[in-house]
Amino acid sequence: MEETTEMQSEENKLSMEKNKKRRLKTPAQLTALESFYNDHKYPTEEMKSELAEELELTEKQISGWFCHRRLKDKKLLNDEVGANGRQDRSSGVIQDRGSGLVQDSCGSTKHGDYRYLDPKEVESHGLYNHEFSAADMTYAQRSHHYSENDSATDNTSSQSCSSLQDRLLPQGQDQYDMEPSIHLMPNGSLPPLNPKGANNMGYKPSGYLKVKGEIEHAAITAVKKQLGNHFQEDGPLLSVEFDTIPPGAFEGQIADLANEGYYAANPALPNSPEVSAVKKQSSSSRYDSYFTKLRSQDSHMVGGDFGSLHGPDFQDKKSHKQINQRASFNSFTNHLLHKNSSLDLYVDSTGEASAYNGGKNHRVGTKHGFEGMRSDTASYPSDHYEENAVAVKQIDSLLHLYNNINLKNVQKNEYVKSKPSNSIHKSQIYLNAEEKGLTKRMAKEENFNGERKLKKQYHDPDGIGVLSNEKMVAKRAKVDPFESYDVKQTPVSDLEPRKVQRSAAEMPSRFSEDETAETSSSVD
DNA sequence: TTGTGTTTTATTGCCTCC
DNA sequence: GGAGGCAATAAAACACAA
Repeated sequence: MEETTEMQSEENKLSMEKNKKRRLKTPAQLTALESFYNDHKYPTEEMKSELAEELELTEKQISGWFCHRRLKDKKLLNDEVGANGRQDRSSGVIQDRGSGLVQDSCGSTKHGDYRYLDPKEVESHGLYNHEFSAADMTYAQRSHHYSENDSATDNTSSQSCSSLQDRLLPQGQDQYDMEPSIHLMPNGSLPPLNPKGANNMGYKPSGYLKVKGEIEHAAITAVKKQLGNHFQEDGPLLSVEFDTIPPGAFEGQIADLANEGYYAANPALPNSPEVSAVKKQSSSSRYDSYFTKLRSQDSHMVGGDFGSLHGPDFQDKKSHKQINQRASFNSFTNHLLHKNSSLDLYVDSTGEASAYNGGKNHRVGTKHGFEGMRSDTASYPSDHYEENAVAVKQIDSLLHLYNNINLKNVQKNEYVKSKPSNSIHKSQIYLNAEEKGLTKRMAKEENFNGERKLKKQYHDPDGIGVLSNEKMVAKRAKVDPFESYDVKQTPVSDLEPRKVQRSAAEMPSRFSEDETAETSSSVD
């Protein structure tokens, strides 16, 4: 069976080279590529080779894909920057995006345009030590924007607010670290910009980060003005009314759900119970589970030899962290594979990490769990599928609440107890990348499998742009090409049915879209 | 069903860096 | 000079409205 598939894929490859006609990547291939792209926009030759082998593509195709993917990013970025640049000029307030703070990921910036984020500075300030690569930060930033667009059911005005917050977050910091500075002080003034999180992370923003922080003042002020009386500091966001929740209604569940969400989203969390449980046992590649997952996702991949990445060389290069990540990923995926509802996920997670979880990453966690769940339930009967959707929405709501309640407490502990992991960021990153990366075609194929019609909404990447020196990232990767290989949750499309796809050009910046009419007057 | 627009893939040429 | 990357371009695949 596998032999047959392998032969077919070989034939496929050959015919592909013979036949100049372009062939679409399979969903699994795209998924893998997207996920890989999230981690490595500039994969090394070795990585490409491995990818090519695993995805049954040629290295040329891999290279080409990455190249085009970068171009795509850049194009989308430029579109947005253009749109926002106009808006920014009109508002005269938010200038960070078109003022040079935002750079693309490709050629135009590779010759010294990264003026606002000196890699050396980043490194010297411990970002690398905290396992945030410049690329990670970039994508994390951008990914906020992806997710911002993904929910058409959400109220747009609140998104407008949050998206702006997201965009203005200093690089390398979680939005929840910045929450104190995002929230207005009781007197309506802006709180100090230096959040606890930054202190706890052991570095202070400087250079680009510093600039971003300064910009944030004006930006938030502007937003506040623009929002006017729609903004309720501690209440429902922006004209959205929520039913009040009975006191203590979800007291028990909330914590669990928060944990669950977090661990679902951050399988690599050092404090994760799953990690500690399996910490020592894994010695195989994180790719193992990753591609294994893919294998089940796409019949094209069934015959793939994913074990080829498990060679000694590869293994030798793995860090303990990676092993942990992989192990927890296995746990995560295994967990998912046996659950029909995310409500079952990690409900037994307790302890310090739960605090970390609940406050810091719950949203991401929830969404990530969402994604992961969908990944595994895509082929389930649709009733399960919808059950999951409802369940996850409930979780998300609960986690929202939980976060609001516990944010401050969490922030006191999170970085002290658990060093922020790259994978935490990547969880965010990946989530949105898969939203972005999955095409309608992929959704279609998923629909076929899941007997459910889904439409994908193309998520416009944020114009936040690449602030990192990609070449540096790539070179760093070259030194240890597999060092940052990261197991991802199997990329999947969104659980909720998507709206009609919109092109990047059609995707306006929330900020520009919402405030176009009022901005000038409010600022004036 | 068809036409149109968008997205994705492939190719080529040029540029920069080592 | 070679390798890697970007930009431009073409064309296939796809989505969607009429």
